[in-house]
Amino acid sequence: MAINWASIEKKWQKKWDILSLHETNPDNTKNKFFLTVAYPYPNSPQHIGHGRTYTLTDVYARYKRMLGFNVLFPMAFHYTGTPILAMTKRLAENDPELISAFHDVYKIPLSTIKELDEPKKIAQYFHNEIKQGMIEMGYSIDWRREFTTIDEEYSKFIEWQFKKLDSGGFITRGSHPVGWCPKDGNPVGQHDTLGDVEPELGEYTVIKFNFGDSKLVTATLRPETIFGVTNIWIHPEIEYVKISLNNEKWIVSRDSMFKFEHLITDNSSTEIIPGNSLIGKWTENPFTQMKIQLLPASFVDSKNGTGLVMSVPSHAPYDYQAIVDFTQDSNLLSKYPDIDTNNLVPIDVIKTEKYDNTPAKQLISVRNIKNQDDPQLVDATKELYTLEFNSGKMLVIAGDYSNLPVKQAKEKVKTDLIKLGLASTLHEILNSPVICRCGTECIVKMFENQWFIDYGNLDWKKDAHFSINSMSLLPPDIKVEFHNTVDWLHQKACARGSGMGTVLPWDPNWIIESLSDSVIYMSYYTISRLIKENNLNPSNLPEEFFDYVFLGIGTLKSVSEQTKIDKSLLAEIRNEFLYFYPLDSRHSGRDLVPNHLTFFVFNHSAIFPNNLWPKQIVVNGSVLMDGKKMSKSFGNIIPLRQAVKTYGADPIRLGIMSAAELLQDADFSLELVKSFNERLNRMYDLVNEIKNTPNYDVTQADSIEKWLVNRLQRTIKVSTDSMDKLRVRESLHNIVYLLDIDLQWYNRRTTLSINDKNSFLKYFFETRIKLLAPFAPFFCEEVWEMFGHKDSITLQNWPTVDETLIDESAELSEELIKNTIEDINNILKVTKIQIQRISIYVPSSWKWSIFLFALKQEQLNLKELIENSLSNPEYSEFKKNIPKFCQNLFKELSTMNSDLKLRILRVGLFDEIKILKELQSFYKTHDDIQVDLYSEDDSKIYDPKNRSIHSRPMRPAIFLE
RNA sequence: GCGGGGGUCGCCCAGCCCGGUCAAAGGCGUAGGAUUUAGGCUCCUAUCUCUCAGGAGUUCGUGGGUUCAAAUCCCACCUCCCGCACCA
Repeated sequence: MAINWASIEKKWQKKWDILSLHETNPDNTKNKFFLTVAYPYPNSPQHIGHGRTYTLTDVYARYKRMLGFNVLFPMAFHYTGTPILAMTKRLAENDPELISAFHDVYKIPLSTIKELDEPKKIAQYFHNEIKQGMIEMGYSIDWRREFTTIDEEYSKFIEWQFKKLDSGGFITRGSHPVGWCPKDGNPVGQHDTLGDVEPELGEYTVIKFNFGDSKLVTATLRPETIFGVTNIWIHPEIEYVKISLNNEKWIVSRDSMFKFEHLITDNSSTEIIPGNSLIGKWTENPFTQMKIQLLPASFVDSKNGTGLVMSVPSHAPYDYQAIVDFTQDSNLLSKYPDIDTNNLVPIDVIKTEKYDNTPAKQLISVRNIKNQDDPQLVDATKELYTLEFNSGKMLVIAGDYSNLPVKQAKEKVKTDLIKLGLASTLHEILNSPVICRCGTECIVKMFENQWFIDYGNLDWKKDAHFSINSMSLLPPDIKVEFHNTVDWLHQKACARGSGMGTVLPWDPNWIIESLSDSVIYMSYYTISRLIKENNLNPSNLPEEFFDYVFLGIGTLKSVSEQTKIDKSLLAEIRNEFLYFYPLDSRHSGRDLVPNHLTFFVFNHSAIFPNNLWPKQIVVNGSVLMDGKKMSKSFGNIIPLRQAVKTYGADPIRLGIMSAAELLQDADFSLELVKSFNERLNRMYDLVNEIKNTPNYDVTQADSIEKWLVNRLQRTIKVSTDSMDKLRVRESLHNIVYLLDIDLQWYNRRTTLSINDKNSFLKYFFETRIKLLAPFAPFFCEEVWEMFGHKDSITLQNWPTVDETLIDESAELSEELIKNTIEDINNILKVTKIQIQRISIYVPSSWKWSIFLFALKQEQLNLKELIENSLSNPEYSEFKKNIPKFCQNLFKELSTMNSDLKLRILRVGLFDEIKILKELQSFYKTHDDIQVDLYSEDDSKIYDPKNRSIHSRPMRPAIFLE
């Protein structure tokens, strides 16, 4: 009968709850194990992908619990941030895309959606949803410690954190460019834009060309090419403006004027100039003083840069093509008779190995570009830019900069131009237009007086490196990524103008941003229970409280007075923190390595003494759905709760855990979940059959039972080793698949009566179920109970290897039998004969003697082996067989695994006939085939084809008829 | 560009650190058989090529190298994926 997952899940959720099995308090008689996983941001329900990290953490928690640790696994919810704000707005505006996601994908009733009109309500809705999902998945969480990051008490904690960072000198202030929505007045990230476009910021160098009383202002990404300027491009059909700023008058396109608005000093003097009227006029290169003219070009984009372009035909395909277009157009030439085309010869500035001169020209001819409106010019420009940037060198014409690599020359020319007052910088969105979700086009804004956490601090980096080196990282390969991250991290903006969260304690205009208020909260779990249970409120939680509890600063008496918290309670809080901290294991997906997890290391080293720094970080890969990335647009998101309803929590847990090793992306498939469901069902049926049998005395195990007990011991050993490294896939593989294969073999081989067999299987499954318990807790609890146990399997000890049960000869015997069957099958395959009779010949004792002797040799020498054996008087009557045997033996041993060699040596000579006798019943019952066994030197041997001579130890000779 | 990770027998995925039990585990798929009224489930067998007795040959992105021996070590190359933030 199929397992009713829903009822089993309900039943055990309730039992765990009643027994408070997952609620953990300090207990000095036990070693503690404190592990946490990155708390969720509640802006959507959980899907299978989220399930991986949480399930892994829960599996680990359950494993550690069975090892006897006092395990604390808490959970909280991260309300801090802006995406929920944006969602609220979109809902208010009835954004059809979002409504559809809420209704069709998340299955939220429309009436409920209507009520979600505040950020906090959305967060609470999904918070609840996610929490329910976690309970349904069987996560063994101590919910008493739950909190959200906008709880007032938590905010006091974050205030304390920031004061600590500030007093430690880790907070700085400065300016930096950000993508910005002028309407919302907020920085924009990828999730704030239409189509989830990440704004790419680039820095233009704005070069000023003297033009009467004003400056023509061009924007370029390649200031180093200033030596090659031959002209300036103007779009004849757009409007330019003359604006006043900082004692200068700039000429820029009207469409780009807004970029300089904050610099404009005198609005009244803004003057409009038609592009056409500028063409043909003269200016000069401010750096080289070369006289150049203003030419018309249609590729000039009034919105890009300043709407004026300095023309470097040698290195810019657009410029080269525009010159060709102009000089070949007689209409234009006659329209602008003042333009001197002799002035437009390309000037090479940069050399590369690929091109000797005028690379732009060559690229254009290769690509067969016909005019300046050809879209291929974009690629050509990019190609040349990348090539010259990475491998170009400045030519002699660049004067002081000649021979410099372009990378360096670019920076140097730029800073020199700025120093000389000939240029300034302009930040711009390169992949424009980027549109904010509100519909406004985003711009770049210099964010002034931003607060930063200074991860660039070198002393701090040193501590972070040290911390990483002294902790355990799973898998170990991830360590290098942490060190790299520590190295390149620099100042990180830590506050924003809007969003939910904690107000920056010394500057109420700012709200602490989400990657900064989530770095030491693991410590808060240790005290949140007592804060909640004793109704402590923010007024009880001044700085002194946290100083005392976390750092031991102050005396119980003084702090108790300051906080109005009873001394004994205060001591209890301090004690609980000290009991659970440091954190034993931190879990998250690998996407958080370059940010959250590294920040977490940094902040611990800044705030806590080093005996309280984290001891381990575990990182797992993400989840693919049938090979594809999960995303709303692919429509392949499976909400976790829905999946639990359909397939059951345990099959899903097994499916996620067995799909891939820790760091690999897991390819999740419902097929896999279904197949686990079937396996568990089969096991369930079997347990039903065997549950009432008497206990089996394992010390009496014989033959194949002994072998299976061996296999079980082996499985305990490997799966324990794997669990310690959190190689859960490997662990499950052994517990589920490989053990199943052994079980199938056992079923074919056992000769026990059905009752005895069932009793043996009961013994076997009681252990196996324990191994499976961390992965499939509901199922294992149920089965454990079916076996008649009154207590929860959660409280059982993880199985350990019992050396007394290991019998290597049983293992070898089975190997001999399997090898022999395999050989027989091989022969059958090749000869395709129908057999009625099998004759098997085991080697005579002299072969065993030589075999064992050879095994003992560290360096086996064939010649010596043969000579040695020939000279041994005991073997004299077999002389003619010795060389051939030794040759084969030598070949076999040279590739034999050393473990197997040792095992054979430990067991020594054994009775092959006795073991192979089992084949008689094996073939009799299955195929009604007669099996005869002979020793090679048996006097009554039946051996018409003289096969017996080929027999070797562990490799009997065979004759089939 | 910088940093990280991959490319294994139809598919997924182990093995690689520490070279030899590797024609390479396991799952899925496929084929045949057993069971079944039938189907499903389950069990057995097969699943690179050749093979006249348990054998041989060619394979682990490509090309070199080291070694008695390479999927595994070294070098070069091709190719795919991810991160590079102020955002969860």
